Amino acid sequence: MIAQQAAQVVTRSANVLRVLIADDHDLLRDTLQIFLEGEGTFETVCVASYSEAEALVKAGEQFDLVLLDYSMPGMNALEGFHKMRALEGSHRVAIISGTASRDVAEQVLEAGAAGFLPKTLSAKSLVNAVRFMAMGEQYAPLDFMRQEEAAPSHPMAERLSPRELEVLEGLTQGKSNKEIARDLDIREPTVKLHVKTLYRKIGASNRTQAALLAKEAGLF
Amino acid sequence: MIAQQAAQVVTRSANVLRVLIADDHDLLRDTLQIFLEGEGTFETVCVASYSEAEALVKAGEQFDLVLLDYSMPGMNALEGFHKMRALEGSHRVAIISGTASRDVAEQVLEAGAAGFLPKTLSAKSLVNAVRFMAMGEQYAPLDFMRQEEAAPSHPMAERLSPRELEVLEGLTQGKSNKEIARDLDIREPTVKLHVKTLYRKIGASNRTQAALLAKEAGLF
DNA sequence: GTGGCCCCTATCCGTCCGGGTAGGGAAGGA
DNA sequence: TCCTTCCCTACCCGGACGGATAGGGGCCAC
Repeated sequence: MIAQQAAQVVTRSANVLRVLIADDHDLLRDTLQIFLEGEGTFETVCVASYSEAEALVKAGEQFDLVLLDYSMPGMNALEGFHKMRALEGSHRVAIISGTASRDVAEQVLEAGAAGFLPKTLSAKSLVNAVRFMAMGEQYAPLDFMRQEEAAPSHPMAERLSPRELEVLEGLTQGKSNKEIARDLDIREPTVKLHVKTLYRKIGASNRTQAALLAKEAGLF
Repeated sequence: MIAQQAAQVVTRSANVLRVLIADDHDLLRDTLQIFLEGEGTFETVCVASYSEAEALVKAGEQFDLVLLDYSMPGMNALEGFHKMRALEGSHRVAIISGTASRDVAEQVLEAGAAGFLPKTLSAKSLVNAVRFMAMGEQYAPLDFMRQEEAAPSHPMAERLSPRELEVLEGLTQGKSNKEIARDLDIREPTVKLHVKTLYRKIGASNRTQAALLAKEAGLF
């Protein structure tokens, strides 16, 4: 199968897949490099920060796949992803992360990423995914994408009505009742009511505690 | 060299070092297992959550070293670490983390951990560190421990006076000015002053924003 | 000593917040 | 149909908060 494909692309200068790995975790770089190069069809280049990755691409290096860590120096969450996508020479960009949520995964996939890789993947799955993406496909682990959909985020969120959740989101942004009312296009007394009732539901006694509890629960 | 050591400890029931690896990142477990078992002197047991690790230890399994991920299901930051330390059979516990700060590292080392491993380590260093710790030594990467000492935690914290920091800590716990005043044994007007000035310094316009900013900065 | 910084206390004022109570309208299940 | 639930609006009140202003005392550097 692979041999056939290789034969088909024999006109290319090289039939190896070039992968740029940008991650500040030495361990992950080492592992990926060892496994990928062990396959024989990969050539890997490793850097430890976003700026180094950007410099390589700007210098005209060609890669079949660019792997960016969600949390490494210079990355700023998805800012680095979008900057990299905007560069000339970089075609396919994937995000790898040890902490990011399904939400982030969906964002990057919608933005046209080559894929999203949580670090909970096994080495084998990871190598397969990289090959898959380098071949031009879009990848994300199905179980990861499903996981938080079935169990809707947090038990706390289940007890809140949709409106209360919207209000709680405002609280987690440090907004006043008046601001929240304006954003949701409702009157301030209504906001105050939602605020009050959600305090009872989540066990907070003021807006700061509510915001912290929501953040701790991973909401917003 | 290794053969000599093996000969010297021939009186032990087994001359291999048993390591329990608890991490929800399959990749890390795979890698560590492969590298360690490749050494020939290690026997590794892998689980993906704190509860599984605890169950094994409670079941009487003996390990020369228990590696706990700082952020995995059931771990709750350092809560799992302390629980594991309190168990009977577990002698040496080390923390491994991809995100934790030097502060956390110091905490666990002071609490008597076998070591602290950031995931920025290379595979080689990691294996060496594990062997070092399994032999009874205490390990932490010196460059990691030094790094944030030069840049003390966060630029935000530097701009705040000691008292303001204490007040800010109260804010991050959702306390009222009155409560903070009682805790610090000062009058409430004083608290209000500190609150006001620290708003200006960190760019907050109310206590909730201040608390969130402090949390985002990794303070407290 | 003088000036500067930090910490403490204090008062005033306008606003916001937290809690209670009351009621109307829309949607969905018994 | 009634009943429940959710969402909306409104009023009250006491207390907390945010902002400004005005001091005094300790400490250190110049």
